[in-house]
Amino acid sequence: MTQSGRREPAARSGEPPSDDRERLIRGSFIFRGLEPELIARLAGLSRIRRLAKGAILFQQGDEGDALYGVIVGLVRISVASAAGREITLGLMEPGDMFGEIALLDGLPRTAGAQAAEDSVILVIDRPHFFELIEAEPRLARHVIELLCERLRRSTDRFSEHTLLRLDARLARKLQSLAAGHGRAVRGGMRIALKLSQSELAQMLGASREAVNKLLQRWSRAGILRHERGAIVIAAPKRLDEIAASE
Amino acid sequence: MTQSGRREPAARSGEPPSDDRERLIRGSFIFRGLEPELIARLAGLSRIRRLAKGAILFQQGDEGDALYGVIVGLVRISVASAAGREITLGLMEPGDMFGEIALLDGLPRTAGAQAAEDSVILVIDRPHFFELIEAEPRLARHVIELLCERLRRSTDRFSEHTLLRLDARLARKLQSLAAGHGRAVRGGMRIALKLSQSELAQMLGASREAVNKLLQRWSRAGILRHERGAIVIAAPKRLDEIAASE
DNA sequence: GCGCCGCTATGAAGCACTTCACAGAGCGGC
DNA sequence: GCCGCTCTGTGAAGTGCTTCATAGCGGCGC
Repeated sequence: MTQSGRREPAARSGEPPSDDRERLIRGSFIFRGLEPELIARLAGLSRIRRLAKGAILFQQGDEGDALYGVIVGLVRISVASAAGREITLGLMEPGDMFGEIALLDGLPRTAGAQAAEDSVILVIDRPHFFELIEAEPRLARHVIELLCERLRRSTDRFSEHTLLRLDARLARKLQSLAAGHGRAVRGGMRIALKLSQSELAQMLGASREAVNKLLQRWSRAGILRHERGAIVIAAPKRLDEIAASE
Repeated sequence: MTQSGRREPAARSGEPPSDDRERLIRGSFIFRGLEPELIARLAGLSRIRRLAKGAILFQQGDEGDALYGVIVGLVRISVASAAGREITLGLMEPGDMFGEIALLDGLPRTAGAQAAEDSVILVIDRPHFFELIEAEPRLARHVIELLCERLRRSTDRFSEHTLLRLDARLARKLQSLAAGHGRAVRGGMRIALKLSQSELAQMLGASREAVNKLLQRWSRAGILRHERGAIVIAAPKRLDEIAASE
């Protein structure tokens, strides 16, 4: 995930970066541990798509005819209401696979996917995937595990969202960001925020203003410190309390 | 589902109703279409549990070591906050299987299960289930489909809950109740409500009072009519409008 | 029939958030 | 360096719901 060559574009011109493909497939949860020759075969069957920031990969309601993986970049998974209100369900980073539900059950996509940065995406088309799943029973087991994990996340998100107030949800989000992307510095845990406040708000299903006011209040209370493009959690204990409150 | 002998207790005394077990297993989504001898074997490996109304089958956080199915009765799946606020995720009826997530991934249960009526429950213990899944690759496919369906429902529920106001959610709930348990009568679609208003509210993640006030308002507006233990949808079109509103 | 209990009905007050409106801050382009 | 972005900060008003309080209704036990 924090690979060396992450910063530069995956391939200078049009040639397919087939080692990238293999590396992604080999490292991705769903295909991990499969025989090398199967991986190579899959890599051969897969396609590459490049998306400029903001480009839409698929939309809610589309037909789900492929499985995707992020090689480079960031993809936002989100649902939207008829009136355009949108909430983001997750951000997919290099190494993550997504789009499995509609792929597996053949029904319309439950969410949309959009490039949050310029991205390089691996595409495995439906027939190829099923071909493989027939050939490799162990894969089914992996798929089941992936789905369980997704289902767990989904249920957790739902109960958090319906049972907790915004302050607790935001506190938890900061904690999980710290766990995933944080670095211990003196005076606390530093989170390099790639996220704007409005993106954060969208992940929490709240308005930008509400998130801003909480962050500001916590700053004044000494729980957080703002740095350029980053937030430092200065008093994790107090954040714990907020996260645990109703 | 509307089986003949549904009203009387599944078995007079202690003898295991093994035909009931086989029927449930054969008819349940997850095991449908499997060879009869496999079904019989599974039925032999399964256990029966009887639960009085209100009895708890498992709680959020418990170890998930079994898969369950409802033979007779009704089981409520719900999540609760630390402060005791509770919201119900689903009601399991005869023929439904549940408890698969924790069974499959071995992590703590994401939700709790409680008998909403006196119930007879089929229990398939973890080792037996995995034994079977090894022996019958087709079963894995069914499990994948079941998980996809659950994941879809879960995502849908989440977006409904975060994007829609209570009136739209209630309207949709009434529509889906009508679709599942409704009967066309003159003057509209009649739903025989086994649910009290507070149970309804719990399914929508709202307060009893708020649900009551909406139902009342819609009654006055001629959209609904209240009958004893039932609700009649008199103006489905207007309910559609509410369901589609933000 | 009386009393009790759970369900329904409804108003009043409060609260957590949203929406709107606006101001400043930082930054990249030319 | 100034213009035009997008992002941040903040107050005021509004709203959709919750919580609390109170009352009536209906059925069931004895």
